[in-house]
Amino acid sequence: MTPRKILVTSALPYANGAIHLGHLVEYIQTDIWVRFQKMRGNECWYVCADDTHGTPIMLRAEKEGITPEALIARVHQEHSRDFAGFHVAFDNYYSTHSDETRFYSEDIYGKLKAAGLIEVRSIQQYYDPVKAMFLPDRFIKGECPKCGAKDQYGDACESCGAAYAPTELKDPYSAVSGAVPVLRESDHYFFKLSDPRCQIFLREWTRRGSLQTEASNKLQEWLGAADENKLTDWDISRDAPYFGFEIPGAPGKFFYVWLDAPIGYMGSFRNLCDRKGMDFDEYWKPDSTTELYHFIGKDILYFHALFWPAELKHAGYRTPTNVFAHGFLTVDGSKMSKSRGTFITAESYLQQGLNPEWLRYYFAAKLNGTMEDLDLNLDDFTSRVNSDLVGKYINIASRSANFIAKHFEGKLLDEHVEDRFRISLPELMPAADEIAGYYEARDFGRAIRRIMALADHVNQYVDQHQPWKLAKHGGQERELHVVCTTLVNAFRLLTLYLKPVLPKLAQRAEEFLNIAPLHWNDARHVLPPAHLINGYEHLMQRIDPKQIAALVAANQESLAPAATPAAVPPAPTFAAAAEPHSPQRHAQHQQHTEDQTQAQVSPWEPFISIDDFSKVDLRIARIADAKHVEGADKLIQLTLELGGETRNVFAGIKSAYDPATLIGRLTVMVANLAPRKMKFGLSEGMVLAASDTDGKSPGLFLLSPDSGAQPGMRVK
RNA sequence: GGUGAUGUAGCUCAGUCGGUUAGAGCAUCGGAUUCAUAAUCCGGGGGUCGGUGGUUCAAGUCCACUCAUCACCA
Repeated sequence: MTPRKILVTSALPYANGAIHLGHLVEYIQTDIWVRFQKMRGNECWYVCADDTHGTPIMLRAEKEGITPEALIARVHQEHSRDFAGFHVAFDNYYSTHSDETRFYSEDIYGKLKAAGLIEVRSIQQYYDPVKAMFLPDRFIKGECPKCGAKDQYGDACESCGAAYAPTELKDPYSAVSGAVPVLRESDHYFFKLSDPRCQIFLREWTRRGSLQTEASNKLQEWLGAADENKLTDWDISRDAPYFGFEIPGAPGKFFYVWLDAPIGYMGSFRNLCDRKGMDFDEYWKPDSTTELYHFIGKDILYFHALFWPAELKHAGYRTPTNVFAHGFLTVDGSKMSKSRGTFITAESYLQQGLNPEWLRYYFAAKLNGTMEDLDLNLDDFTSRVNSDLVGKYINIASRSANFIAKHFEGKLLDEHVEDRFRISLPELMPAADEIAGYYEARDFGRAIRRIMALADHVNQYVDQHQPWKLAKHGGQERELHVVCTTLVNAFRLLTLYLKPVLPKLAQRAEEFLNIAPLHWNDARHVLPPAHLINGYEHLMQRIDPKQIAALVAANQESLAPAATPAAVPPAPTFAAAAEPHSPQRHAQHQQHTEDQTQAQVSPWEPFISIDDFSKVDLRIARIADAKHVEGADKLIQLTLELGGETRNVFAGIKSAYDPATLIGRLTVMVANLAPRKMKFGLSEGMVLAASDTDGKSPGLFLLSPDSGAQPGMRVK
């Protein structure tokens, strides 16, 4: 079989933030697939780059007092470090801010223009008169036109979920300068996706049958029925000031970051070709017989499966063979959360001393090639790694190596053992093709399950043959040698099957086994007679649950700001607005987090134990008397009867209740709140009432028990 | 709101074309074992397959409705 020629990409991380565990799902998934292809003997190239352009980078650099170039150089170094730390082995990790990417951006733009697929239109847009720049939607804030929530972004309300145009916001202000934005006209350049040529092409391209079915469904939704034209033209230009590539023949106009981001795949590959003397065109010409795959998050499917193939097609390049979309990462069933400490950066994971291959294994065990979200369950993570990797797989080496060393001076049996091996462990060698099929289909979870079932068989074999007994009684040396040789061969095969997932562990295992780097075809044979292995050193530590706790603690954003009195008026602070959501979604934003908005902590109080809760003595109380308090704006004085005992309580409920209506009704009070001396007298407790702490919906609502409750009863 | 998905054991997940008594790993319980960094082996318990209704000789699987969760709506 002639080797396939394959070019693979992962989405470009935005050069504006740290790599976190959500990003790593994609890079680890891609890396496993690429390593598998290379082990198979295919020519496979894996390229990626930092996505470096756009307003957020420009503003962030400005805020830090450095040039955008300096910012992206620093982030490039950080990202490279993080990827290397997780053994993500790019053949080239480049930057979109490069001559190559500029060349192909201009080239594609020029060809689309020549094909009549670029149109200039004047559009109205908010302009910041202080900062002298047009504002992306996400840099305009104001009051939601639907629900009236304050400080919402220009495209959607986080409070009620409404989507709208920035011009619909009430009392808009610039998140950059705070100024009131004004509407201005400007010429923008559009890629005519609505052109029939794009329609026809995309309908055909999205129905080739190779796309994931969920992705294909989604795309049909976007394309609409055959007789409707749902695709609209795409605005690919932005006005100066902008950090990016200026559009040829259009001074002051720049390519929108999303135009040059996927072109960065080509730029990075071009850079690789020039360094290695490879033929770029072989991979990118329209009739190329090579394969091209993009691994992406499901949120950017639109860009990669519609805009991108349409651009390539009409600029005279090949289109992707396939686009592989994956889901998002959740941690313990929820979106990653800074307040819960589950927004975990790659850097902190490594700094806490956790083994990157633990995570690679866990992700592999749960990836299945669909767009479903993947949950990192921290308890499951610990037990899965410990029992599968250490207990089942590593243990096989550990429980056989000592015998080989002690009894046979590190030498395997001096005979051909393949036939015997196939009889003893009949599934181990033939499983290679099946497992390869799962890897190829990106169904890594299935591959892992199969491999672990094989490891179970090997452990059963050990128990059946009990080498420790053979070692004890003299005269059974040969049988011991056979058993241990079988085990070492089994360990070698399991290592081979796991190698795409665990490259560093496999490398150490290869050193232990004293063999050349394993390729997939090596599964067709066993080790030669009398092969000499090295002494065994433990290959992987177990996860200590304390390490997980420390990792979460290290990523837990301090809750201290929550203690700041709410009395500070929530006036717009523009420092806070300097880092809003990025205005476009590329890999940098493939993961929505629950609480990524600045300084916003979880709306819930931290967990307490049942013991903590039982300290609160809640009782049913009858309001025996209620009267206005002379000189108090908010208070009502209540006399509460608790079955035998009465309490005097001042409650801040005057705005909602007339004292006369309260007399006689039952409510719930905190009976063991320390008495507090107030201006009007001693308050000996507190009644419970519901209200919207955000003040969005008015009202105050006293609690009442169901009928039958008696004063003095405990509430718990 | 529209669209696409998801929901199976305490946890994480398989379950192919509708077909035997719904499976695995982890956890748990009982037993065995001691070579292995407490790892391993054998066995047990544990399920209203989110809910309701339908089609069928037969439904986790197909259909309708419904609830919950997630994503997308450029």
